[in-house]
Amino acid sequence: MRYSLAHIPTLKEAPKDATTVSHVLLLRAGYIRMVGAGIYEMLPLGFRVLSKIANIVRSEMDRSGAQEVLMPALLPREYFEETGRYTLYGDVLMKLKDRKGGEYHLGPTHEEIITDMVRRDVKSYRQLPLNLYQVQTKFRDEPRPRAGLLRCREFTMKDAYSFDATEEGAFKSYEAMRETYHRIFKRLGLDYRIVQADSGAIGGKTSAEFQVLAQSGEDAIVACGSCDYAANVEVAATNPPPAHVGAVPAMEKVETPGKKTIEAVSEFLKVPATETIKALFFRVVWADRVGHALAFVRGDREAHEVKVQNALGALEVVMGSADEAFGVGLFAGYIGPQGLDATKLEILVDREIATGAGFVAGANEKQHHVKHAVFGRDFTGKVVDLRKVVDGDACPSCGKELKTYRGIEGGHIFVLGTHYSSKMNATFLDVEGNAKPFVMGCYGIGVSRLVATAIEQNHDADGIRWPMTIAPYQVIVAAAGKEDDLRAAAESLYEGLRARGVEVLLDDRDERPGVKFKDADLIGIPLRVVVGKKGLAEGKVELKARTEKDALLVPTGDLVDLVVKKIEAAGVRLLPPT
RNA sequence: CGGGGCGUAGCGCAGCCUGGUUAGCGCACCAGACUGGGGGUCUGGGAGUCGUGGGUUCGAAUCCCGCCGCCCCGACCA
Repeated sequence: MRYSLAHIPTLKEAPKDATTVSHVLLLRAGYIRMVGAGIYEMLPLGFRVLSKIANIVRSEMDRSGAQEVLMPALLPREYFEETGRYTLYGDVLMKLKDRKGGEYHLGPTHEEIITDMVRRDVKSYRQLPLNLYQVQTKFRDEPRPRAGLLRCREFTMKDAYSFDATEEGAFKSYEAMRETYHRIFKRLGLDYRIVQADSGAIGGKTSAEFQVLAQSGEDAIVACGSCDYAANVEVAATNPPPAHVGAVPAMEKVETPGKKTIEAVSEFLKVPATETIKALFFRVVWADRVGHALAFVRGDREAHEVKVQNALGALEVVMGSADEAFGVGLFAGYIGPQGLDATKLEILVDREIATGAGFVAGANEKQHHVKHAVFGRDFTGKVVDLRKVVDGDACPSCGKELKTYRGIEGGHIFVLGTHYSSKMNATFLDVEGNAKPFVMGCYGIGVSRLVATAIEQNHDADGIRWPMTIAPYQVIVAAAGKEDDLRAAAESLYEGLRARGVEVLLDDRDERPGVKFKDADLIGIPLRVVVGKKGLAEGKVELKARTEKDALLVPTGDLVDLVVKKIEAAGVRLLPPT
């Protein structure tokens, strides 16, 4: 491509609404433009990168034996009604009506549609397993779109769905996808971790997230430096605490006037926070009712709400107010685990408390606490892991230190089981002739999100630094002057590279060299070839990698071969034009 | 949905508090000249429903009310 004919509208200044690195650079370097909140158009460079990522995903999916399909984005209401998700998704669905008043929505994901596709034509276990995928535009009315392509209301997603006859088969399909995702993320040149994750309300039993490490990530994850344990903090565990051995004095009530916080109580009673119990009061929404719960963690710990929610099997948990607590007979600041009525409240006890020695806790009486409260002896409750894992906690798998990171969810794989197939009556006949629901899995990759994610990981003060595999062009060739011989040499290198199948951008604009360098760095082309006066006189041209400080002087005749070698070394196979 | 901020040329901003000729600046854009290895200089030029609707006023970008849009934090989020 000739730069003079290309549409690459770079900006010196970033629009003020952009704050995230990738958002700023995508706008400045002329890859995308905003049309509305969470709605973007892909300019030529943006579309090239998006297509490259999509094609890497496609080639690995195909290699795994999956087949590409294309489902509609415009969906009649009935499909999501079949599984109850029309209401469950609620406002996230982009809803619309046709001229006859028929109700539709734009697809946020396609489990129902694919299940319908399969139930129509797949009747026998002999037709299984099956893995179908698509690369398609999804629509979700996010409560808060943000950070450019990182969280959009319209975005490109690769969604795959596997259908198996048995649970074991489904796990095999899941494992195959995990391997495929590894290959994909490696080819994309991203630094990622595969982490255990919460499956969400409908996820099913097994799931894993492919988290790309980045400061701007919305997700907190923990990973072990010594082994391959990694998890989203929503579900991350730490080594189980050792059980306390030895006698503990009898529980005793003490007066603690006005001491409502852990800090105040531990100072007043001269007891470290590690020997106190913190009470957390929640309002809980289950599928069939609403109620309250108390969660108890050690005074110096934080509980993670998702863990509380999962332990309760709830749809939603919200911290309750002091007034609300009083309504169920609790005194905020003096709440403890003993003497509670388990019929009115769900009681969760973190395992660290269940195995610990005696603790200071609220007495469930104004202005009083108790000392030496022991689980099993003085109080009871459902023992679960509630605590939020923090930097330095022990790895549950090897015991070494865990570290916390920010991550961007680039992919998520699930074993769904028969959740959708049984609701939608999607069955096949097994060897014995019995109708059985398909055992499903689903696998997503946020293709457009990965465009931004790659930039979050690959940039410097001057602009983007694309990995070779997804760069919009592999090389940019520029003459550092407008003399005829410089231009002619640049032209001939351009043609020589194109003949080998290299994707080249020829900066043939009548601009000063500085402008060309600035733009080349900003848009992030991995290799830059500059034809300069001095060099050309010696029969040499400059070759510089975007990630390196210095340029290499190369004999003009060797340039094409060297560039081809560098591109192929980066894992790209070049196909000369036919 | 709660909190905060913003809306003036393609982009970044000033002007608004204290209303008053033709609404300004930088970048970008067009023409010309000089220049030519890290966004160069000069001259001339084009480009604006001041988000939108209403109100106050002799007069509104500026004051008042409503609405819309956008960003950030939180809530939310397969």
